[in-house]
Amino acid sequence: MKKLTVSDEGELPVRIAAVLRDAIVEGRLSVDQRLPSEQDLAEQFGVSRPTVREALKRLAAQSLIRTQRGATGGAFVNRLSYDTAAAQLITTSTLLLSMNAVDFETACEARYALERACVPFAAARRTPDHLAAMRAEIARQAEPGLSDEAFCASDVAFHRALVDAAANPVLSYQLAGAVEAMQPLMNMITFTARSRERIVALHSAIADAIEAGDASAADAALSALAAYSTALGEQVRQSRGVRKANGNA
Amino acid sequence: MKKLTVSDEGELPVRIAAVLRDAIVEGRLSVDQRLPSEQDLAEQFGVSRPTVREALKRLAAQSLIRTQRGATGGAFVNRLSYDTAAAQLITTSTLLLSMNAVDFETACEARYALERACVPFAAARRTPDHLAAMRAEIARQAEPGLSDEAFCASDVAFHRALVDAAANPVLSYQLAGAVEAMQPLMNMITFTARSRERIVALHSAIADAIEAGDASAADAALSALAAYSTALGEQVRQSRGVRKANGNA
DNA sequence: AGACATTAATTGTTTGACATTTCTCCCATT
DNA sequence: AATGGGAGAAATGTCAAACAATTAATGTCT
Repeated sequence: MKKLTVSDEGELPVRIAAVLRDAIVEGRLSVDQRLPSEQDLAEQFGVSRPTVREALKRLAAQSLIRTQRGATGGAFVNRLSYDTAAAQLITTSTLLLSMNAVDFETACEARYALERACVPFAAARRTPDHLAAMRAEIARQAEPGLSDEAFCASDVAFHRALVDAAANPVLSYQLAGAVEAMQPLMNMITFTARSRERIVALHSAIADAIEAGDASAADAALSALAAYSTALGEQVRQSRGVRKANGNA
Repeated sequence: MKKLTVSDEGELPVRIAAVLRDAIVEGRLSVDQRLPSEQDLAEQFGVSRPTVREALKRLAAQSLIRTQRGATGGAFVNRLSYDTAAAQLITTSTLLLSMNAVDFETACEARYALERACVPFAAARRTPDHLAAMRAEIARQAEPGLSDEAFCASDVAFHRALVDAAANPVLSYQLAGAVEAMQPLMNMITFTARSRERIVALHSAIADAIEAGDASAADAALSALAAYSTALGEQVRQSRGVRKANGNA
């Protein structure tokens, strides 16, 4: 029984988790490979089973491993899928924006800058499926009785379809965080200043340009949408400022 | 003592962690607020203390909370900083790329597309500090005896400086993942095909254009660097393919 | 008033036990 | 002989109780 040694800083489970994570990242533990049982790990690291369990739970929280009960159960190295990685990215980004008081302008600038980076590829590679997805969301956004929540969700879906049209999974993964995390901020804008016709028109212009393979036209339309969003944000900010100035502060 | 109820799917610590995470995300628990003690949480949820501990460790693994020992200790809601969020994003992105056999071309395309999105802002807003950082890395890359590892690390630092020059923390956060996660892939290229003079020259061209505030020139230089990287990747891929064809299959 | 020991509160860690799940293998029945 | 079911084994999930380590507040002595 080899006794694994860990650095002597910090808490035990953190250090053990770091050892195992490094083993995974550096490829010494490959996908779907089974880790030793909790009992074995406890003996190898010279700690108790709950301590090992905490380390494993840390890894499980990051989707690096999964556990199965039963005779052939245990902890297995997870293949990190784009979906789970994107989901984690979205929650992290959302929290980051909400807890750091990021102003709307900064977030909006970042989002549209990243999205514009996808446009040339989308114009070149879009498939009928992507176009259909974009058109469907545009049609939905034009429905009269649509709730604000549904409109914003459809807005997100439209932009994700645009990003997916670039047919680059790494771009889609990165952009998912930027687009989804901004939904709360965008909701705030859309709920306050109604502006659906204009947005739908710009969305249509983008879809048309993408369908025509005209990257520069799509870029222009997206830039116009960015400018419009920024202006709306500014408008809301000013009205808020006025309200606050008139308020009890 | 109110008894909190959780949904009846999945394992206990996962559900408890979800309840607490929602409370944090939805703002019912604010930054630096102290959570009830493990004992209290155990009673409120009607489970044992180790079960609560596992739930807390899941949250700690995501940097949502931190724990302190001692009399006034406990679990506190963390303010998610850009740095910790970026660190998480980097590890996730690195794993995602390494475990999903993303080809170099796709990753390279995504990286340079995102980076180009930052260039106009960098050209407009760069400060002397940003320029000095970029120049320092270029000088380092031109040192004769520099190891491959150090050269690649400096390459990453240069590109991060370029991104930071855009002066948008959200962009910097997003790009950190894309740039850092690609370092292993880029290392593979640089270690194989030596090409430092060319890279240094392109870096200098980028820095010059950024200093001059010339966004289109910087964009052109960055595009040239992207094309050169892609070509190198293709070259390495072909030599690998030949070697594999000549090898033992 | 200040330095120092005490104490209380809280998390960190261990030990031991039992519950639950799931596969494997053997045996009995058809 | 083939198939079905049940016992057993192995692993994780959960609980209980205790002790160790750490930290801040408190009280006491000089």
